[in-house]
Amino acid sequence: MGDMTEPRWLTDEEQHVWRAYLHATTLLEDHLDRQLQRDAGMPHIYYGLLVQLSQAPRRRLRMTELARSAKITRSRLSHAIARLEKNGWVRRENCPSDKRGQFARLTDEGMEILRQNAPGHVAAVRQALFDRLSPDQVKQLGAIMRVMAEGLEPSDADADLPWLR
Amino acid sequence: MGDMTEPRWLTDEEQHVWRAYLHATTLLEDHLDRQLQRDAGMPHIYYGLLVQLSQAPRRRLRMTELARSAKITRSRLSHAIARLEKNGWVRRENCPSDKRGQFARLTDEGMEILRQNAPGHVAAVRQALFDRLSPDQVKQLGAIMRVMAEGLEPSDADADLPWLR
DNA sequence: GACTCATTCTTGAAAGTTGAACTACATAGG
DNA sequence: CCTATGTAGTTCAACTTTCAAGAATGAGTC
Repeated sequence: MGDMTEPRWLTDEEQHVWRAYLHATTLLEDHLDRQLQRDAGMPHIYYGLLVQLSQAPRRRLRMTELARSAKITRSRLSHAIARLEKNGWVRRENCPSDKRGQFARLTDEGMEILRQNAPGHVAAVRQALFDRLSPDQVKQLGAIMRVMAEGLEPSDADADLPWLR
Repeated sequence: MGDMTEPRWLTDEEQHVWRAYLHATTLLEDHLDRQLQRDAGMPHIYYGLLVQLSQAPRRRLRMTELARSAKITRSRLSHAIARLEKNGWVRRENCPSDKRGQFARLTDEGMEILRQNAPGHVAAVRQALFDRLSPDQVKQLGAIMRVMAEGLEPSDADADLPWLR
């Protein structure tokens, strides 16, 4: 079972790429967080929740569904929605078909906040990313990110591999 | 001054790439956080601090320097070092040449933790990233990340553009 | 139906993060 | 010197995230 062999360290090139990755991704995340905190009064992840809701049918989603698509825990979502509800941007609604369930619904006020901030946010993403990459690089980035996600996606296969959890 | 024109929205392809980016990067960050929290008892960023210290001369760095190279605020670093100090992995030392200054120094215990966890961490990074990408893709990723960082780097030029802050 | 087990969502406390205020020391100009 | 201003690091309060329960409902089995 145990692997006694020397671990395969990263090559020089891999180390450089890894550092560049960490550097760039944290800078971008910080940049977007600050931009949205300043302009919209919420962090990037909260903004993402509103976006998801805005694109859902009837502007609402079940809590679990929203958590899954935003890749956060249900607990974290509960707190986040509570905060957004205080802001008046989201409202909770009971699910008639499952009494345990709750919908989070985007309010008109929430929609308005989104309208006001979408241009600035898109501009920030453009300026940081798409306006700086060549068309080829955009394609490459897409391909690379898809490969990464495949390897990390919580797949159904994991259900058969409980020891990996 | 104000730009009254319609904002340039993202194309379909750009949207897909952006989503893939957010998806993949959050999955990877979560994955590494969990791996290190489980194996080493600290989040990824804290581990990164120990790594930086381990590579510095005399295994120590000034607080500001460490904060800068880890891309976090000095405030956050103060808290983080306080926690790592409690664990016995880092020790604070006064700076003789500047009485305001503090060094954070990696202790032997901290170095040992690093030794124990480096193989597992490298394996996780490999498995998630480098073992899944072609050599070309690794190069492409490096180039893309460097371009991103350039655009976000807090450059000296910003000092002349206070209105951008 | 009653029992068991899974699922949905919430809660509360601990831990972590942020931004601003604050202390202490350093540096430059008169 | 002395004053003004800048820098290093910490601290506080507000906020966010995590982790471990916990309450309520659903679903399968006998």
